[in-house]
Parts: sequence; structure tokens; C-alpha cells
Amino acid sequence: MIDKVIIAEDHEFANLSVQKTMEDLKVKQYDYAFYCDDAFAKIQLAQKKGEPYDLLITDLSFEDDGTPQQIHDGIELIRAVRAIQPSILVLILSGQHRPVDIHNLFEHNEVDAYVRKARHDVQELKSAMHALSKGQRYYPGSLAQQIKRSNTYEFTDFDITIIRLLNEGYQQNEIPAYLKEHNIKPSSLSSIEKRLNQIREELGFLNNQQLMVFCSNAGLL
Amino acid sequence: MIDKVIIAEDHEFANLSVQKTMEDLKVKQYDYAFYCDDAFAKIQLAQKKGEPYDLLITDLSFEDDGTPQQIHDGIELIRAVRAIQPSILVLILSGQHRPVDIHNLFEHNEVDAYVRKARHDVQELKSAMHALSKGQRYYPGSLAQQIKRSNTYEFTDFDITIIRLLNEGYQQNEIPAYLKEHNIKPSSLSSIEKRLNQIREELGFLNNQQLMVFCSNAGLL
DNA sequence: CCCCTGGTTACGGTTTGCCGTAATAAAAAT
DNA sequence: ATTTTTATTACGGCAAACCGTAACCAGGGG
Repeated sequence: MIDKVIIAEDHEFANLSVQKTMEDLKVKQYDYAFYCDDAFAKIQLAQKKGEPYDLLITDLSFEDDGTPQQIHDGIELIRAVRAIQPSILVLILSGQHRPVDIHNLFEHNEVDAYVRKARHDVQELKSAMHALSKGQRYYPGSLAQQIKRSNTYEFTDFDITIIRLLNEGYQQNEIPAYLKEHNIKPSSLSSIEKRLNQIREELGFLNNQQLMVFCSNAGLL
Repeated sequence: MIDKVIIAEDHEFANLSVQKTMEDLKVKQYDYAFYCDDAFAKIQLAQKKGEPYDLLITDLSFEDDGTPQQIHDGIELIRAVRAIQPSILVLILSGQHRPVDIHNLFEHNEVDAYVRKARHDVQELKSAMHALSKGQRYYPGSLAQQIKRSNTYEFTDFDITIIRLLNEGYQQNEIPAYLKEHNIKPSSLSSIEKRLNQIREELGFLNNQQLMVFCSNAGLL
């Protein structure tokens, strides 16, 4: 069961609503913090007193308002907390973040649930809490869909190299020189053009810009 | 006095907390909506019944979740509402938005108060409400500061339109037609080229791809 | 040895984007 | 009202990207 929860969220609006949701869900004890350092201190203290938290609900990005902090964002907080209390459950509550990033967090078992701040986020949070209390993770389907869409195409190392170079400001006709320099096998301008053409075709993009944005969002850069 | 308030906010978390804040402030009557159309309908009805709202609290960006809407964002909502009830007070409650945009809204008297979803947003909302009830506007000082020290490039609506179109797969020579179609003022290919050139220059990008990725990461698309 | 096949490279033509300059329109200032 | 300033548009040359075709070069089988 989830009896003791700590909320780390800098926005008062969100923090308040999460608290209210905890009340609705009859969570026995919940505390909240507006700063990562504060949340960490509370978790550390509870741990020392032998009354550890069951669940950490945290935002990912925290605004820097001038007060100096050791821990600056949600990911740092999660890692710091897991270092002293590996068993704690972690639920991420985030505004807009890249699907891949979230996905990676799941893959590395750094988080157990993810709720996006959006329409129906309260419902989502309740569903997530429900899943967690049953020992399940909460990985929203929409996220899987987004990832699936991004993962349809298999990018080769060659593809990624080209795209990375383009993103660094190389123009296509400068790339062959670079490839020869680094002994990468297809190195002709034709090959590069053909490859890009093929990728665009398969993914249904009309220009390289879309491709670059896509790769950026997919975390390939 | 502010006795009757309508809240338009798609995020449940935020909506809920605003409601709670209204309770704390002893506002006599408040209603809420998760969609612009719904908010507009409520305002229209109240107006017809001779019991109009005193204040509209609205987010700027509303997520499109598939349900078809006439009014798609906060600005459209504000303009639609002001068209039928010019006297209504308007308070914007927004996550991250360009300071200049907000500033312009104030300058054109389209809004009376602005609260950013951030640290202490509940306090800010209360302060804003207090100011409004005294017949004052609420223009947070932080906004003025942000405009002053924003040495990063300021994208105009025009810029964003172009970039959005490019990202949708338009090629540059197709854009003038679109702009004329939508009565956007500079519409020539030259203007587009010149603008893009200028932006790249100021931000130090070597090609459009980098610009697109930048804008994507900055959440401007 | 030749032929076939898959992949790479070379080349030419066309389109698109890039950038400077000049003409024109609109706005501001006098 | 006319000049000055500013913004927008039109045009042209050039570079880059796009795209098709054909030549080239492995290796594998006949």
C-alpha cells in the first residue's frame, strides 16, 4: 500500500491539486515541498527515523528563483533519493517533455509511473496511484504510441552520422570529405543524397527540416 | 467587486487549484470549463440572463484533444467574449509564454491581469484578484524585467508562422500564397527569405535545419 | 571466365534556396 | 504637401539540394 507520499513540485497550483488528490485517495500521510533540496531533506529524515516514504511524486523541471540549490531538477532528485532509498516508488508529473526521455527513464527503472500535466491529469494521477498500489507501473498508452511512431524507422549508424553532421551545420557537399577523413565506408555525395531521400520517403517527410526536428525529438542527436 | 467568475483552463490540476483559490477568496459564484467553447457558451448564457460574469480567468494555450472546437485558444476566447461583453475583466493564467505577447495584450487593453504558472502562482493569483477588485490592473514586475533582459532573439508572430509552415513541409516558394490567403501582411518571397536570413544571422545558425531544431526544442512549434 | 546482383560512385539537368540590388509602396517627419 | 525614412516587393545570378541515369566495382555462382 501507499501510505506515505512526498510531493516535489514548484508550481503552487499543481502542488495544491496533487495534495487534494492525495486527500481524495485517502492517503494516510503526505508532505510536500517546493524545492528539490527540501524534498530530499524530508525523505532523508523520514528514512533515518525509520518511517520512510512509499512514493515520491515529482516534477521534472524546477524553476531557479535565485535560492541556491544542490539539486536542480527532478532527475537529479530521483537519483539522489534512489541512492539512499532504492525501494521508493517514483511518479513523474511533468508538463511537456520528450517521450523518449520518459521512455528511457522507464527502461532504466528510474521511475514507476508518469503523468503528463494536461487534460484529465487528475484522473491520470488517480489511475497511476491505483496501478502503483497494486504493484504495477503506470506507463500511459499515449506515450507508447508516440514512441512507437518514433521508432518505426531503423536508423543506421551511417544515417545518424549524416544527420548529426547536418545538424552541426555541415552542408551536404562538405560531408564526403568528413566521411573519408574518418574512413566511413559509403562516402560519396550521391550516397548521402540517396540515403536522405530514402529516409524522407519512408518517414513521409517533405524536407530535411522535418527530418531533423523528428530526430531531435527522438533524441537521436 | 468581483462576485462572479468563469475559469477556462484545460489542465485539471490548474483548474482545480484556481477553483480552490476562488473559495479561499470568498468569491460568491464561480464556474469552470475545460474547453473554450464551453466557457464562451456559459458567458453568453449568463449575459443573456442578465447575470453576467465579472471576470474571466483563462489559460492561453488549450490542448487539442480531438473534440472539434470553434475557439481554439485563450486569445480567441478573449476576443470572442469581449465582442459580446466588453466590460468583462480578463485575467490570463499561462504557463510559458513570450513576455512581449503578454505585454502587447496589455497595451491593447485586451487583458487586465496576468499570472504566470510558476512558483508562488497561487499567491500571485490572489494578489491579482485583489488588484482587480480595486479596479487596478495586475502587471507583474517580473514581466517587465523579462522583456528588458531578454537578450535572446524575439520571434515575431510572422517568424513563427513561417517556421511553422516550413516545419509542416511547405517550401519557401509556396509560403507567399499561404500568407496572402490568410491576409498576413508581408507576404512576398523576398520578405520570407530576408527574415529567415536575419534570424539565422542573429542566432548564429548556418542553415534552416538548425533553426528548426532550435525552435522545436524551444517549444515554439 | 563471364554473368549476375547489390551497392557505390560519377555526372547532368532541374528545382529550390540564398543573397544582393534596385524599384516601389507605405509611413514618418518636416 | 513634399521630402526623408522605412518597409516591402521584384528580379537575377549563383550555390546548394534534389533526382534520375548510367558507369563502376565488389563478390558469388554458373
